[in-house]
Amino acid sequence: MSESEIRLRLLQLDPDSFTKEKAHQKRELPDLEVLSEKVVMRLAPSPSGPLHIGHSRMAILNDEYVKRYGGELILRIEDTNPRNIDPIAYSQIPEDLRWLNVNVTSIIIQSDRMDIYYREAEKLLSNGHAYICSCSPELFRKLKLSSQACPHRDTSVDRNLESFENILKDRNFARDKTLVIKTDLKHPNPSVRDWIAFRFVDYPHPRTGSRYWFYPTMNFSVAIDDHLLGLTHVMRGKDHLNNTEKQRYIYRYNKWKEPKYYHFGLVSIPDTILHASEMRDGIRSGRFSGWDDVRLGTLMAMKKRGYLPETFRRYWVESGLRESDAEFSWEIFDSINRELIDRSALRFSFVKDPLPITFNVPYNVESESPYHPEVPSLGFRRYSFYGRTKIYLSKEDFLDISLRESVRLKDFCNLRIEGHSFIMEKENKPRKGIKIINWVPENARDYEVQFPDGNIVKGKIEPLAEGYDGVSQFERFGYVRMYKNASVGYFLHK
RNA sequence: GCUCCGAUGGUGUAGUCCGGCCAAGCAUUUCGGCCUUUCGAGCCGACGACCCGGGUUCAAAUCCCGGUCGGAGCACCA
Repeated sequence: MSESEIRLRLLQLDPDSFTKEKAHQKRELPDLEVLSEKVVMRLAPSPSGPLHIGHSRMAILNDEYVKRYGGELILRIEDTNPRNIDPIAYSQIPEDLRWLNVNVTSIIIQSDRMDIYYREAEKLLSNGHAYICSCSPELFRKLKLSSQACPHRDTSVDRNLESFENILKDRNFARDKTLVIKTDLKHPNPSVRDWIAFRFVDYPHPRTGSRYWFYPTMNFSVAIDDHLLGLTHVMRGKDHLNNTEKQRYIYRYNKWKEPKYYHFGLVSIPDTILHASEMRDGIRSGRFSGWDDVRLGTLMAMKKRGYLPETFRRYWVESGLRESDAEFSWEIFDSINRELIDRSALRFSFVKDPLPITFNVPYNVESESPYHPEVPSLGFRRYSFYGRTKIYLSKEDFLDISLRESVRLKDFCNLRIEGHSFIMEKENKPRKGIKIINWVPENARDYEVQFPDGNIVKGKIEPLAEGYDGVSQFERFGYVRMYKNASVGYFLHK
């Protein structure tokens, strides 16, 4: 029995057995090593701006696991560097996560927790695991690179505690001070040797103003919070590999139980603007219209273009947790989105760079195109013609038809070219093999499509598209997110 | 340079831990064909990969050694 025979046979037995879910044989993430009943995981973005595609990965991966095992997903906003904060992030990040259907169970903001960090720092000082240093950055780095102790490394516990107290009391005293975690001066990786846990920052914080001036570095606050919040699993990019090693010292000194760490490979996202600083500068200078400018890689922009949150989820789940680096594939991402969006995308005719043509329609003809070829219940776009008729074709099609004997205006009629004029053919059926092109009627309205690369395509769209709000498929053009009563739409993908 | 990761078709991945069922699966892209009044969807088919060299073994994508290539980190950023 051949395969097709088998298939046929099965189909007779169980018609549902093949209907299916084409591909998505559910690619699943591997199981975690579950240390306890419930998991506690976290998302730890820095509030330098709204979330972008890159962030969506860690958000979704963590979310997937919390959904699988049950537990908590903490959003921890890491704002311990006042110089690198855009206040919009405090409200936009939770908003972006909601849109992604990431189920955050609690929100923590590190700038609320300064006293906790100070308390933990004091503990480490008391135990001799840290010291206050006043070396210049240059000197400190130099000593470190040559595995030498800085002169402050052996300061007594009491003196360290006293300095620390003064640092917190006296802004000026703090100015040249850092708090350093003792590790191993012989550690093969210089960055892991005695690392800086607090530094002086003389810059107003959007939330706490000038109340603090001695801020923990990421490695310190992360280690403290990961423990205090009870994290069971930490999942992040492998650019944090070294940080994990540094943070482990804090765990070790406090005899805390470590979470399970996972580091996935880096994904480079081509043709996309993702750096907060570049986006912010561009917005400020007027080059971009805002954080949701479709040229940017923010979730806000992608939402505006018509991407679905489900697309992100499927894409990242499919990518998995591999440690090897990879390149983000817009091709695959778009194909997932296309599949999800197609059913609900109404079809419209749009002609780019429109050129008018006129011809005579000798008897009444009504063109009739489905709003969606697979959902006939949505009805048809109908236009009637009789007599002298003017329509628009795209410049591209217009040039192309001069090479042909005749063309088919989609769902309307066949046109024959004779000399410089167009004649509607008597026989109004699509001939096999005939080139089918799009057109819009004379009263089509002007419409622009903005592409993510910044290009703007001008054209005309059929009148029945008026008022549509959602993703449309412009026939033979691509998917476009239209907004009600707007004369500009955003190109989604082919 | 030092430290740490990684390496499966154009792209994204499965398989690698516990060697044989892998002459390597899936998706996407590309190219054919069918269907269709869209260059969309659907269906059928084709092209296309285990980084290199040694070793262990009856047997290696899978284990070991060496090399090559790629990435990350080496900040008082996160």
